[in-house]
Amino acid sequence: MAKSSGTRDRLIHSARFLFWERGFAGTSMSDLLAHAGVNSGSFYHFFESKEALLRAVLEQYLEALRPQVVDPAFQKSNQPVERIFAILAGYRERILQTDCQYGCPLGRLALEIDPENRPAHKLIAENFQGWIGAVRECLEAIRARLPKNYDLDALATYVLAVMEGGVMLSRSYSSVVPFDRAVAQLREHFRLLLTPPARPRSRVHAGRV
Amino acid sequence: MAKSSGTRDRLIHSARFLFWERGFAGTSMSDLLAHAGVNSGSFYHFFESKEALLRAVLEQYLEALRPQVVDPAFQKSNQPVERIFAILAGYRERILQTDCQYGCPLGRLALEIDPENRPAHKLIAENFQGWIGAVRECLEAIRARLPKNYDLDALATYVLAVMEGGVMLSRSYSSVVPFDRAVAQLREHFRLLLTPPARPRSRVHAGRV
DNA sequence: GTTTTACTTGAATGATCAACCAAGAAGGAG
DNA sequence: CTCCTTCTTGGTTGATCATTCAAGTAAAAC
Repeated sequence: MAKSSGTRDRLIHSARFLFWERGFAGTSMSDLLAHAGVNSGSFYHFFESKEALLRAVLEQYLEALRPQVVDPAFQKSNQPVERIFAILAGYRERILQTDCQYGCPLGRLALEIDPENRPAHKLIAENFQGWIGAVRECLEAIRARLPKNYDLDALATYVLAVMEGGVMLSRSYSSVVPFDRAVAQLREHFRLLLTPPARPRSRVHAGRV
Repeated sequence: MAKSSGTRDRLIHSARFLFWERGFAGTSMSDLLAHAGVNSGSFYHFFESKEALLRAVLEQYLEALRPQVVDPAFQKSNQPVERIFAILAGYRERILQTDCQYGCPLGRLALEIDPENRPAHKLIAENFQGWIGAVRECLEAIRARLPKNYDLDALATYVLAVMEGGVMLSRSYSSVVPFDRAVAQLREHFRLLLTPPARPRSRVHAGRV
């Protein structure tokens, strides 16, 4: 029903791109309508306001998180730690593809959108939570190599913070170096934190306490 | 000369606050003029445009970095590592003071300002570099406890990325928890990375390699 | 004491903004 | 065929945007 509207989909698709490139306030309705090839009247048939569109876009980001961000990364490796860093490598790709200018669309919106706009921030937080959840899955698979009762959510949140911070710095430095440095340090963190992988059949490196 | 203009100072002071609270595009000239109690004609006597004001504000942020961010934190402790975390504690304060809504003014501008605006991004990067430099100073003081030839700039950049990412997450979660988690993990990172402090006169814990 | 420079005043400008609306096209339901 | 719902068209609205300008004040410079 609401699904098969080509116009509505085109609007969301255009907004997804433009909000990422120029931000929410930086994207004017006329920019958006021109990009989507839609008249303003049609827009207001599907959305009650620009803010309603933002919510729809954030919902769409959430739907796209697994198929477009997590799954491709997970396909690159079966090893949990490598999967985490494959997600980060995906962001590195995007930094390079856009001349270090753009990064995570959520990070941008998280800082731009008025905190009074609770529905939008709730959706942004849900997106972040989805991301954290994916990383957490990887961490659960290596729980045995982590200190006992280690807070997996805290570590996954940390990974997200490092990624977002790295993306931000790379944007103003116009260089992928800060992102790479942040990721390299995160590698180091995992190296220090994890006991060596348990070899099947061997208990040689029993692990520190 | 250019210094003693009360009007100019008031404009920069207001802009510093408003850009932090509402962002650059989100701050209208009329907002700004009303907040500073200045007429538009006076504004354009001192600044050729809103963008020129942004540059002046970014220069002012840079001037304020040491006296307002770094020095107060350094006064809280003489221990290098504690000094780094005192800087982070300062950001935590600000998160709490603003109901988790606002954080680092630079982070916000870094993601908002059009990448084509090179002068602005150059100034933002200089601000970040100043911040990294302050952290680097602390790291130099504990160089002996770090692995040999460790890249201090990379580690300092990492600290900044963790801070910015933590601030961002706390904003959308409306909770200081993500920031605290990020900082706690960073603590863990330092704990794992550093050999125990050299006790004067004692070489007991010689340190791992 | 007159000229000059530095700054202020606030209305006006035209562009652009999000949003609205009356009119109509398209197509399925009855 | 007629009705009704769904969607499109594109011109229009009034608010707000950054910026400009001519006129004026005040104090330093000469």
